Amino acid sequence: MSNLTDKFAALADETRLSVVERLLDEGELPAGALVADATISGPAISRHLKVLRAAGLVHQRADGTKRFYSVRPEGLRAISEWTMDHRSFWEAGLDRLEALLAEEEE
Amino acid sequence: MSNLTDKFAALADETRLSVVERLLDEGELPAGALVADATISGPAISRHLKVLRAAGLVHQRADGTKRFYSVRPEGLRAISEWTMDHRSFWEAGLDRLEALLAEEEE
DNA sequence: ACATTATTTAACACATTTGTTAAATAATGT
DNA sequence: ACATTATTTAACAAATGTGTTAAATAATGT
Repeated sequence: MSNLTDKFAALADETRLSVVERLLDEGELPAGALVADATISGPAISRHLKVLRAAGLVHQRADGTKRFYSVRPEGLRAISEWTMDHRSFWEAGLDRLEALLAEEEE
Repeated sequence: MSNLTDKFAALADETRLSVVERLLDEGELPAGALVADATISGPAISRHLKVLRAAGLVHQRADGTKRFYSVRPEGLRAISEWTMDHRSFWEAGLDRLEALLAEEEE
């Protein structure tokens, strides 16, 4: 499904990271909606979406002439899993992570 | 401390990701040890280390003529926190993450 | 069939990244 | 002071990435 460095590379661009975050916040959106709010051209956004898709971070769904994009959970999970593999290193104790978990379990 | 896209960019290169993973596995290492196992030149590795440092992912410590590198927990944590901020999206239930936690709590 | 709307692909310019080798810097030992 | 060891900086070529505008493709409505 494309490798981890491809995913990091995809998120290494401010425009692409913004697109992903917007799709996470607002859910599925057509390319046009992303172009509308961007400062760069349609073709530029289109190519950024292609990079995100190649990295396995977003999914494309066609409906009429529109192309709806959404974040692929597996894509984000791959990154999360990498950090989790090394969690014992960056997390001194389990307290912090457990606190995060507890927060959302309410 | 440099932003998130810089960290993603730093990890978007296979050589740099390998360096980080090696430092995670083996702990602090001098630049020379990383050069020894690399297929590319010393200067190339040196510049990769500079990128990782600028991204806040590794720390450099001087001892004599040697420069020891190690992973900065805060650097990895920044990435982990980004995925955690969107955890509810990529993680259908909490089962999977809890399983991961349980694994290491033994 | 033709026009419209939505999006992508092509062609190109410019900037950034990544590798190389040679030279510079820095600390240590003789 | 000088040589040695460890690493970085400089200069440059080749590859990659990002933006632009113009043209191509695709689905839908008239």
